[in-house]
Formats: sequence, C-alpha cells, structure tokens
Amino acid sequence: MTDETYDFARIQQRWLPVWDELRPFATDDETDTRPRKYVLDMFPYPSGDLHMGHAESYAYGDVLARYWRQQGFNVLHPIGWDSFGLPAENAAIKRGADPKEWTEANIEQHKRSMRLYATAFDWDRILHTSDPSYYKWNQWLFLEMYKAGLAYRKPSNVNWCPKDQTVLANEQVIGGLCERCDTPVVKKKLTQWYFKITDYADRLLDDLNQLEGRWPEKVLRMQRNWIGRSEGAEVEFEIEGHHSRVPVFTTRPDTLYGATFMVVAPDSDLAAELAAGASPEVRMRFQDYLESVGRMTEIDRQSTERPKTGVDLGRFAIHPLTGERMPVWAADYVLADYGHGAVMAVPAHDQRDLDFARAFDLPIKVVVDTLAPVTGVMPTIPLDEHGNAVLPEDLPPLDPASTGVALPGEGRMINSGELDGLSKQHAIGRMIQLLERKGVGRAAKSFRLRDWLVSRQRYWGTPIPIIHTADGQEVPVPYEQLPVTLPDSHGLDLSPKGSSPLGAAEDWVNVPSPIDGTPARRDADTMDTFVDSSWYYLRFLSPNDDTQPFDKEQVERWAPVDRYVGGVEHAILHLLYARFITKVLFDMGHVPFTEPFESLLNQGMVILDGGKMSKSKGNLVELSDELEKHGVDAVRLAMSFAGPPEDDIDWRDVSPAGAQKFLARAWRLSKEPLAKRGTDPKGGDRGLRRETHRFLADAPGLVESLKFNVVVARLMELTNATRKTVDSGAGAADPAVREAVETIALGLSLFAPYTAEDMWANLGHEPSVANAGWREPDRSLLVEQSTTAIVQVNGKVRDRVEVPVDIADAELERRARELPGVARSIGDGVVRHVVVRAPKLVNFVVG
RNA sequence: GCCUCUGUAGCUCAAUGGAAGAGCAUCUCCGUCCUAAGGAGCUGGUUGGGGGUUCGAGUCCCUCCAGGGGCACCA
Repeated sequence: MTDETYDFARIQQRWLPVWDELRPFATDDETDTRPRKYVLDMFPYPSGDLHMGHAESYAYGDVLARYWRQQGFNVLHPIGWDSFGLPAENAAIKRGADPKEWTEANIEQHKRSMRLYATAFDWDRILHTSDPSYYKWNQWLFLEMYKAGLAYRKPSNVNWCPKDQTVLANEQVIGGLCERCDTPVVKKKLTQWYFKITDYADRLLDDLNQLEGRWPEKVLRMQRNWIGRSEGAEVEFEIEGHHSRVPVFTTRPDTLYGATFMVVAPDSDLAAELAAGASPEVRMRFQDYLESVGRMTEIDRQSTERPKTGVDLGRFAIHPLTGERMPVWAADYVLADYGHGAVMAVPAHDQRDLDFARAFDLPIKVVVDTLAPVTGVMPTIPLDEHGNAVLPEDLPPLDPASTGVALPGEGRMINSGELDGLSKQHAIGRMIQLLERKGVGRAAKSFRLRDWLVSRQRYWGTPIPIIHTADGQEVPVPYEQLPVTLPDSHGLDLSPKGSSPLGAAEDWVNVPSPIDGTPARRDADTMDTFVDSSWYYLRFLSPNDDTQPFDKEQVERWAPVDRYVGGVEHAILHLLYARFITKVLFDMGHVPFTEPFESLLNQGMVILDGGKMSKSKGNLVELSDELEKHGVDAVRLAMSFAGPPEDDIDWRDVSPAGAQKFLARAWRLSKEPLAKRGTDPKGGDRGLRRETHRFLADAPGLVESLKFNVVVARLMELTNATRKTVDSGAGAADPAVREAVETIALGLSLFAPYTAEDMWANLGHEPSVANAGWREPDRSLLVEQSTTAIVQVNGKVRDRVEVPVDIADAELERRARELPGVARSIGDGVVRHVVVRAPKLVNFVVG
C-alpha cells in the first residue's frame, strides 16, 4: 500500500498515538471560557467486549460530542462502568473468579476497545461504581435519604425471583417474569429497604411536561403510565363489628349509590383482621384461599381471562349514604398495595366488579343512564324490584346483569338521590362535597407507582450503611466511617440462597454498636444497582474528589446533562430513579436543578433479519470482525447512515462496505486541491461554493434534530458535486474545490474521525480536525437572484416564467397573463379570481 | 381490549397549503488480459385506500387499512 490509496488500518495506526498526545477532548482547563455542553452516554456493564449495541450508541453520542466541539463548545463527554450487579456477579460465580478481579479485567478490555473505536471521551474522568471511592458516596446518599425519612424498612409482599434468589423492584418484573432470567416471579413476605419515591410521584409526573419535545414522546408516555396518577375520592365505610372505618379509593365517586358490596385484597392486613372476626368456617375458607393466592406466580395472577375467585368474609359494610348493608368479600382481583387494598364494588359500571358479581350472584344496581348522551334525551327507564333496568328490546342494552357488559361510560345519574340527572363531572363534584360534609370522604388521588425497593440479597453491590443493635434499633454508620467496604469474597458462598452472602462474613458483619459498643450486626443487604446509576452523572464532574460526592462548583459549571444517549430499555427504571434522586438532591440543597437530563436520545437496537441478535440464536454479528474488515470509521459511518438513530437498524440494511467506499472517495478528494491552503475561495466556482455553503448552513440543524443519516447523505451529495467539479468542471485548481474538500473533512469529523483527520493532514492542516471549528456559511451564496414562477389555471400548471425573487404581486400577475400557454387555457372563460404568491406562483381561477 | 405514534422510489429520508426531490441500492454504459477499484448515465411514484375543506392537499379534517410502541384486573 502506498500513501495514494485509502488504507484505514494505516490511518488508524497513524492517528491514535497522536490523539493520545493531543488529548483533544480533555476538559480539565478551569480557565476555559468557551460555553459548555455535557454529553453523556449511558455507562455500560463491563461484561465482555464491546458489541454492536455499544458501537451504535457510542457512535451517536460521539456525533453529538464532536459536533458541539466543532461549534466552539467545551464539551464534557465522560465514560465509566456500571460495574456492580448481577451480570458481573453471576459471571464471576460461573467462572469461580473474584468479582472484583473479573470486573476490573473487563473494564480494561472495554477501555482498550473504546480507545480504538475513537470515542471522544475525556479519559481523565473515568469511574466505576464498584470502586469504594464511588460507592462510599452511594452510602452517603443512602444516609442522607435515611435522615430525611426517605429510606425506610418495612415488611411486605415483595417480588421474588426463585432463580436469582433475590427480590426485584416492580420495575424489574416484566410481564410477571424476572427481567434478567425470565423466571416467573412469586410474592414473598420479607422485610426490605425502600426509598420513598411515592412522595415525589406528583412532581415526577408534572415535571415531565418540562421535558416535552426534548425527550422522546414514547418515554414520556411510558413514565406517565408508570406513575399512573388517578384522581377520584376516598370513601370511608363502617364495617359492622370492626373497630375503625375502612377507606377505599375510587375514581368514580359518582357511582357510589351503585356500590352493592365491598372487596378487599386477600393478602392485606385488613382481610386478615376481618377474617379473624368471622366464623371458624369462614376463617378456614379464607386461609385456604389466601394460600392458593400465595402460590400463584405473577403471570397466573395477571392473566386477564382468569375467572374471578373470592371468599365471602361474612362481614358487612355500611353504605355511608343509604345505610344499606353490603357484603364484604376477599378476592385477588383487588391488590393489597394499591389504594387502600379495598374497593367499593359498583358492578353495573365496572367490568371487574360485574364479572365478580355475576360469578357470585351479588346484586347489581344501575346508577348511570349511559344512553342519555347518545340519544340526547333523558329516557325514562323502567326498573325492576332490584333496581335493574328493564329495557325494550330495540334499545341498546342497559342491563349489565344479563348482558355481562358493564357500563363504564358517561351518562346521566339515576337512582342516586340528590345526584339524579347530573352528568358524570357534576356528579363527581357534588358527591365529593357530600362526602366531605358528612365527614366520610374527600377528594383524593392514587398512584400506580410504588415505593422503590432498594435492598438486594447479593454480594456484588454497595453495602447498606446501617447497623442493627441487639435490641432492634437501626443505627446509621457514622459518616466518618464510610465507606463500608465489601469483605473479601474468598471464603464466601456467593451463590444465591435467599439471604445475603454478607451475613456469613462473621468478621465483617459483627461490629460494636456505634451507640454503646454492645454487640451489633451490620445490615447484610446490598443496594440495587439503580442507586449507583441514579447519580453517576454528577460524579463525573469531580470523579476524584474524596471529600464529597460531587463538587458544587463543578455541578454549576456542567450540570444538568445537555444530551443523554442510551437504550430505550431504560425508559422507566433508570430514568425515573435518576429523576427522583435529582429532585431529592435539589430539595436537600445539593444541586440547583430538578431534572438531570435536559434532552434524551434513545437509540434503537441493532437487529438482524428483523430479529434480535443473540449468541444463542447464532446470528450475532461480531463488532470486532466488522472493524477488522472495514475499519472503525466505516462501521461508525454505516451505523449513522443506516437510519434515524431512534429506529432499530437491521444489519441486513447496513453496509459498512458501502461506507468504506464512500470514505475512500472522500479521502481521495483530499489529494486533489491544487489551490494553496488559505486561498480565498471567493471567485471560485459558484455552483460548488453554493453546495458547500448549503451544507454548512444545514448540517447544524440536522445534527441537532438528530438526523445524522441525512447529514451523511448531504456529505455524499457534496462529495459527488466536488468530484464532478474536479473531473469535468472548474478543475482541481479552483479554490472552491479546496473549500469544499475542507468542508467535507469537517463534516466527516463527526462520523469518521480517522479519515477526517487524515484528510485534514492531506490538506496541509495541523491536527486535530476535531478542534478545527465549524465554518460560518456565506448566506449571500444561498440566495437566488431569480426563480421560476409557476403559472396555473384552475390549479393546473400551464406555464412557467423566470422572474426576479423580489418581484411584486401585480407585476408577476401582469407577466403571467401575457404568457401564450395561459391565454390559450383561459380561452373564453372569465377569470373570477387570481391567486398570486410572489415569486413562486400565480393561479387563475376561471369559471 | 384500551391508549398512542407512523405510512412519500427497493431502503433511509426531504418538500412555510403552491413544480413530488436527494443519498444509497438496482440497472446500463465507459474502463480492464481477467477481476476489482474508479468514472458517466438511465430508470424508478395513483405520496397506504376512500371521502371532505381549499383556487390549489404529501401537508389540514373525517373514515377505513397496514405497521410499530406502550398499558393490560391499578378500583
């Protein structure tokens, strides 16, 4: 190979050491006065080598980082590793290795791959979460939360993965299966640590509005859905023989008169209490039922087509308005941890309640005439002695009892005393007033979101910095004793067995009580790794500071993150937690903002032939093979060109070979210009200059709206135009050619850093092109002197005319009338109306 | 089932309500002992279907169809 052919391997070898020397992406200059941007890629698990997914994500993040750099910003673009957690631990168990050594070896491997991949990271800011100097501050965060009352321990029914032998947060249960191993999840009663994210539910929901337009709609929708705020009312029911009134939550207080029974969750405390006060027979039936429910996996429980089951508790609630006695049942369609774990059943207007009522022959009472809004009149509905509607056969059914179809829609209230005749909205308002006046209820809202379960019974995580004294007190580990480091894994059984391996590390777990020195035990659980990743973006700002989690001055300098790049699989979990922790830190006065990520890019997945790539399917495209064959730049460019970053890209449609060809074409152009470096391009070929400056003008907007593939297409156009000018146009000596090729190098520097750098050198410039700076387009080259106006008759194009761009409407119309084709088309017709849109169009409307 | 987004050339995308376009791929030609690199050029469209508003609709409205995504006993 000579220097005359494009040889990606030679180019890569040439520039890598130069960049190591130049550190073009360092951000340690405190005197730097350029405006700042913080571009962040979600940090990876260090589980093996880089794969296609990483390659895609880092290619995109890098385009943004390099773009802002060209735009004159000081860009922070750090990288680190999310190195705690099950993947690392399981791999370590499988290989019998120490998780720490295994993890660190992987990190080194990752780092080398990333360096070759030429990602514009600041290599002086790396961190990894399993480093005690990092997780020390996890513990600090935990203690801050604890002191603020936001971290607490409670016994409850938790999601349990029988395979991983650990608890899972609700967010880690996907369709009833464990997120990691697809094992059906069961419920288990355990005492666990929680973060009180529900205190922030309203803010987490409402603040999503601020992110509108800057986060993908899809993610906003998923988060809103997940938080799941429902507005309605709380209604209190007396229960005969029970010591206190029982509140229920309902979104339809307007239908209270239609409530005919009550249902409580079988696994709730309330159900146990009510059963305890019932007959021995009921107690037994209840126990049986409770056990059968407990045996069910989450999938069984969530299957929608399951027939309703339940047990009559033989107790009676008193309707707060009518005083009627309502039977109380326990049934598993009511969830213990939503609302108050009990519902007022309105079978006529709720499908679930109706199914239940029909299964157990409970009364059904219609209180909303849902036909009223349809017909626009208020029909008189005859009712039978049970309050059920009796309808003539030609009307749509308004009889849930016989049709089995509940009436959840809007309508006019009937059978509801003072509410009769009202619409849903008015009835809800009136009912809440009524409840408040009687002191038996109030407006209320409820959330789907539950508190965040943060403790895990595994080894490879941040130890929870709490000490339990012999008399059952929780004592925070004093700050000056942080970090509580993990004990050596040697000699510990790390395999999952339902309790934390740390509990067996006697030397570690037994400590004197910080209060009085009496024997006490450390909390043996470790934290969910989502705690680690909920604030790492702040640690990057001062990664080596051992006096505080993050330097406030640096936080003000860089945060929040301007552009966050990562997979949509974290749309709920990680992003919700990071938003939550950010708000907590804001409330504590540690950070001056409430949202961590100003804008978000969710890249799609790399798939093959429409399906997920996986080792087990044997359809894995190895990144290293592709890099070997086509070079880093070709792979990165092909990724960027394959489609919009948010879409999945099918490797079938990705052509690194095509990208390589294009790069070679572009690269060869860098050998062409004969004009000297610095030659004034004014006076150069106007057509090519115009192409060049159109690119300079358009590319920034395209990059910022994440249309990387369009930018690449535009680079190809410019390359084609330049080649044409060289071979069959103004020729290689025209200064416009140099200007165009330099622009191509600048554009390519976002996607193909090696090639761009080499082109830049061929053009006689010093490295690095990454810091060369974008060029201002000369807008005078973009405006046209004249344009072609189209002339229509009745909307059909009949002729066209060349006119100055600043022509007046009247002048344009006059000229259009004179055109022969137009006169012919109008013929004998009368021109009724003329539409003139100078300078583009005239339309004669002829009647 | 409910909510939601998207349908323009084979693929990825453009087109303030005003002429339906670009890149890639395909194809043809030039080039070459052969192959490849390289170059030149041609195709390609009922803008998912139908209806409406308008002087004029890819663009706005309605409806149907197709695909993607989310939620799915959350009271």
